[in-house]
Amino acid sequence: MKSKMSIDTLGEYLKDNGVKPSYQRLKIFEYLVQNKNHPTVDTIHRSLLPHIPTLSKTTVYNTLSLFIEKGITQLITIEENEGRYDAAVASHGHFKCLECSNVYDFEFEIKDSGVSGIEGFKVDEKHLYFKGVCKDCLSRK
Amino acid sequence: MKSKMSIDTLGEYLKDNGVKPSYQRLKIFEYLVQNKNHPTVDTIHRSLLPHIPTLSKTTVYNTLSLFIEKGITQLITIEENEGRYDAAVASHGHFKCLECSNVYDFEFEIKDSGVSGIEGFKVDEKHLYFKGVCKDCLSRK
DNA sequence: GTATCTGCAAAACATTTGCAATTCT
DNA sequence: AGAATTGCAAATGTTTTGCAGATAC
Repeated sequence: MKSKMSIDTLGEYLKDNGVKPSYQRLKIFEYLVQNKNHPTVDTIHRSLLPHIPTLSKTTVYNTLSLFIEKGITQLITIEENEGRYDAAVASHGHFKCLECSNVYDFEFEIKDSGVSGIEGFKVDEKHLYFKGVCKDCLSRK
Repeated sequence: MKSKMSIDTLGEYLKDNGVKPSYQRLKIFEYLVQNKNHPTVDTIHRSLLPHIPTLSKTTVYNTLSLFIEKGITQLITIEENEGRYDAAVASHGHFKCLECSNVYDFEFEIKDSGVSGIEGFKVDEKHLYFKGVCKDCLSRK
C-alpha cells in the first residue's frame, strides 16, 4: 500500500477487500496509509476529529476491527495497554526507540534452522519487535 | 531457574536479587517458576487465592512490578490487553497456539544479515512471538 | 423502506494510586 | 517503635456492548 494514493483509489481498494467505503472508513484508512507511525486508537481519533467533528471513538474501534477482519490492517502489540495499528501488508518487524518512542519498520528473514523448540508446529504469523536506541538518538549524543 | 526448587532455595534466590522474600512474594515466584504457561495477573491471583485467602490483586501487581524491576521476571506481550509474566532468563521466543491457546517457548537466533532497515541502531531487546497451531493440535486432526 | 453505519452512554476489564491496617524485626 | 509490606477502595484508561438515530442504496 503506497502512501501516495487518491481517495478514489483507496475507495476501490476498500471495496476490493469487502469494505464499504463510508466517509469515516475512507478517512481512517487514509490516515493509516499516510501515517506509518503505528498510531493508537486515540491518536487516530484525535487526528481526525478536526476534520470529522462528529467522529466517535466507537467508530474508530469498529472500523479498525473491520479492517483487521478483512485483512487490510494489522494490530501490533509492543507494550501492553496500547494497541497500535498498521495498514499491513508484508510481514515486517517493529523497532521501538526507548528514547524518542518512535516505532520503525524493518525487514527480516528467519531461517527454520535459527529456531528450535517448535519443530513440527504450523507457524502462521511471525511477529518481531526490537527495542533499543535509533540511529538519530545515538548520533545526538 | 529450575522448576524443581525448594521454597528455601527460592527464598535465597530472591534475596540474592534484592527482593525480601515475604510469604506472598515467595508464593508468587514459586508459581511463576512452576507454571511456565505465561500466566496473567488474574491467573496467578486465582490460583493462589485458595492457599492465601487474603491475597489481593494489588499485591500481585506490586510483586510482579518488583520482580521485573529486579530483573527476575519478564513481561511478555502477545495480545493487547493481556500482560503475561515469565520467570525469565535467557531471551527466547513465544509461540501461541491459536487452537489451544497454550504458549510455548522456543529458542532463536537472528543473524544481523537477516535484518534490514535498522542498520546502525542499537538493539537492546529482541522479542519474537509466533502464532499458529502446535504439534498436539495438528495431530489431533 | 430496509439494511447498514454511526455514535452516545453505560458496562466491562485491566492497571494504578492513595492510604490505612498489618506484619516483621 | 519504625520501616516495609499488604490490601481495600477509588481512580484511570482502554475496549466492548446495547441501542437509538442517521445515512445510504
